[in-house]
Amino acid sequence: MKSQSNPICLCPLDGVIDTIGKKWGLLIINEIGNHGKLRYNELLSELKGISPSTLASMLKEFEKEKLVGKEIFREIPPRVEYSLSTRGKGLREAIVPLLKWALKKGNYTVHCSCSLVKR
Amino acid sequence: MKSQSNPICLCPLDGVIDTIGKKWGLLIINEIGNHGKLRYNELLSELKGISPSTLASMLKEFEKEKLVGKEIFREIPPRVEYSLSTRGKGLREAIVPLLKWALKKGNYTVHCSCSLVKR
DNA sequence: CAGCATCCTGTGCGATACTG
DNA sequence: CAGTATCGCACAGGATGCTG
Repeated sequence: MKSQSNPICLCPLDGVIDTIGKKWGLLIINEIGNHGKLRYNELLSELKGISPSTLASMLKEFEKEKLVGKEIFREIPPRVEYSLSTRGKGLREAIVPLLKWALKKGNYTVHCSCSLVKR
Repeated sequence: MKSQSNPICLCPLDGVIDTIGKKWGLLIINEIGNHGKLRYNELLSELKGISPSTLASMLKEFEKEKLVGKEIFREIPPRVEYSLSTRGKGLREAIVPLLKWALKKGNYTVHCSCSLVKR
């Protein structure tokens, strides 16, 4: 059979690439996913190197895309918690195969120093 | 325990994002994969909108990353065929879950006008 | 604390023309 | 045909300072 060249259409990824293709896209999604809930400044320090403006604009975009949810506590000082929507969690799961692929250089499998991919 | 927030490490994607995150990255990989082999100008017309310089630089990068192979026929006029390496094919397969995810907006599944994702 | 406003730089990428 | 060379622009994203 022709498992070789099975046609795949990428148009579903249309707007998605613009979102997750960005430098910090997946990093943010994954960081929130790893923690369940995260506050703005926690993200800022966890993702070493990102600037506040960049983080803010990414979060806003993710909210619009319904990838992350935002819970605002009207306190002093103010508290805001970000978490993944169901859709966001789905995205995070969907990239696992990509990670597994990335770990396979040549015919051997590299091991990451971090805790790593599940399974 | 909780399948909910299983820690995932993204560092395997380190250099990968720079490659596949670009506007035409996955499109090129997938187009070659769909056809098996493709020539430069075929790619150029198939991927409507890409400029020659962009395509050339992407292909060069993919060769360096060992994602695509290049076969040169010393003829007149010259002929060059690009094809996916094993690693390139692996990448193409690895994004299928991402596509399936992208097709699910809310709780219903959208249908793409193109032939679409396999099974 | 959680962000926006502003400025500035790098560069991805398109358009076009030219070469082997 | 298969690219390269050159130009130019739009935009991601870093740095910093300010506000509710």
